[in-house]
Order: sequence, then structure tokens, then C-alpha cells
Amino acid sequence: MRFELEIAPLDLDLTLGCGQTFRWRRGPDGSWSGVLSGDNVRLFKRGAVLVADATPGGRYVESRVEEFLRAGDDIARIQKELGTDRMLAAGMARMKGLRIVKLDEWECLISFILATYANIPRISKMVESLASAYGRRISQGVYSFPDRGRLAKASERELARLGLGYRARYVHEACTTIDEEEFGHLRRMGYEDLRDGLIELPGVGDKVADCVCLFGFGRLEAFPIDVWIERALSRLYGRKGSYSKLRRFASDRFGRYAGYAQEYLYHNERMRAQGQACLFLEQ
DNA sequence: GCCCAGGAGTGTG
DNA sequence: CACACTCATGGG
Repeated sequence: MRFELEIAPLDLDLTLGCGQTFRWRRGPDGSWSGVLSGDNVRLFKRGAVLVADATPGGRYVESRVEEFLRAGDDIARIQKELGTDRMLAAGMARMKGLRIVKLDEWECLISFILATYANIPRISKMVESLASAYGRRISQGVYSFPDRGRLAKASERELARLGLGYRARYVHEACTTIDEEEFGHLRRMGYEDLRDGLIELPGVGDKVADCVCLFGFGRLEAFPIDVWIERALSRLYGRKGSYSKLRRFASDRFGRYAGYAQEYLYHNERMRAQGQACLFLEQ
């Protein structure tokens, strides 16, 4: 099945290659492949048009892609609001195609629990291991991310053997603590309450909670602060301190679209570390 | 082989 | 509230 969508602006390399997702892979032809709620999907651009190839028989794939890439986000408006920040205004325009993604809440929660104290290649490997071990086979070598019920059947020891290390306990705990009813409850909460609720889970602290709020629950005001954002805030804004202090600064400065500001800063800082073009410069 | 990772939990000052 | 220490492994 093939669809054509108009989601603009959109840069697939920027959006899918900057650490928001752990299971999307770039093919040699530049197309990106991943799984959206049980269906294999391949995305590529043909001019300004986004083309999506999906598993035959997949239902509502078109709207799932739109949800995943947050087609409703008005990037021009978001950048206009963030543009009142002179630091962002300088380089943001060159990242118009970088969109926040909307992941499945459950997959997002587990993925970022795994992300603690691990590098991105390893995180990808752990998430992939869970999928191939407990997910449903979609096609050759491609598996869906296991739902809570399926993952709950795995013992902590089994999970540890998959290479999760001490994170195995947290994943196992999350499976037994959260259910669909709880997820429904969380979806209705405001950002602060949602955040507090997530932090109650073992293995979920400030940063993971904000990642799940932003990428899983679509709360654009969330501003996850990892080591890269810490460096960016220190280097560009001269701000240092505790998580709560930096979070308050970001909230005051970037407001309801702080999540987008975070992605711009994050991407910029990583590019800078790789010695590539740096768009935001210290004053 | 060595170093350290999109942090979190726990204990201490 | 701020810091220090540990955590289990495997990419780079």
C-alpha cells in the first residue's frame, strides 16, 4: 500500500536521526523504515511530497503517519513564537524540517527507561532485542514492540540476559505497575501531574519523565534536560544548576513550545560535538 | 583493554 | 538542596 502525504516542512534525516526514535532505520536509498502500531512502514520524500509504503492490509496507516510526524504542528507558528529568543532565532530557520515525533506511550516509556546511562547505539540495540524476543513478527527480521501484557511475561532474569543490565528490574516493575486503565488516566492529566505520575515509576526520574511527556504523550511544553542540553544551556545561556532550576528557566524562556526549543538545542549541540556546522553560537 | 554512556537511586553533609 | 557514589554492560 502506498500513500502520499503533505506534511511540511519535513526533513526525515533530521527528524528520525536525532535520537527521538530508536527503531527507525535509514536505508541506503535514503528512505526510513520503522514500525507504526504493528505495521511496517517505509517513508521517503519525492520532492515536497512524503511517500509512505506500508504493510499490505494495514489500516489507517495514513492517519498513523500523520500522528507520528505530528502533521498538525504549525512549524512556522512555533518558530515565530520561539523566535523571540535571539539565540534560537539565529539558527532555527535552518532546522524547519525537524519535527517532534509522537511515539506510542508504552514503547516510549520503556525505551527511555532503557536510555539511562547508555549510549544511543546501545539503546537501539536493547529496544530491538525486546522487540525481536517478545514482539510479534511482522516480516523478515521486523517485529512489533511488545505490548505490556506480553512483556510482563518475561522474568527479570530473562530481561537482564537480553543485555538490559540493572534496567531489567525497572522494565519488569513498569510492566506490573502500569496497565491500560492507568495509561488512559495519564493521558487526561496536565503536564505537571503527568510528569509527577511518571516519576513514581521506578527507573523514571526527571529526565526520563520529560522525554516520555514530550515524545510519548505529546506535551510540547516538556523540556528534557540531558547532558547535551545541560552543555547547551551552560554554553549559550550561562545557566547551570539543578534539574528543577534549569527546567524553570526553560519553561519561562521557551514556554508552551519548549519541547521544540529542546530539539533545536539538542541537535545543534550534537552537531557541534561532531565538528559539524554549529548554528547557535555563544554570545 | 579502556572509557564512558540521552540517568536514577540511595545515602550523607 | 547539593553533592558523591554506585549501578551492569557493551559500543566506540
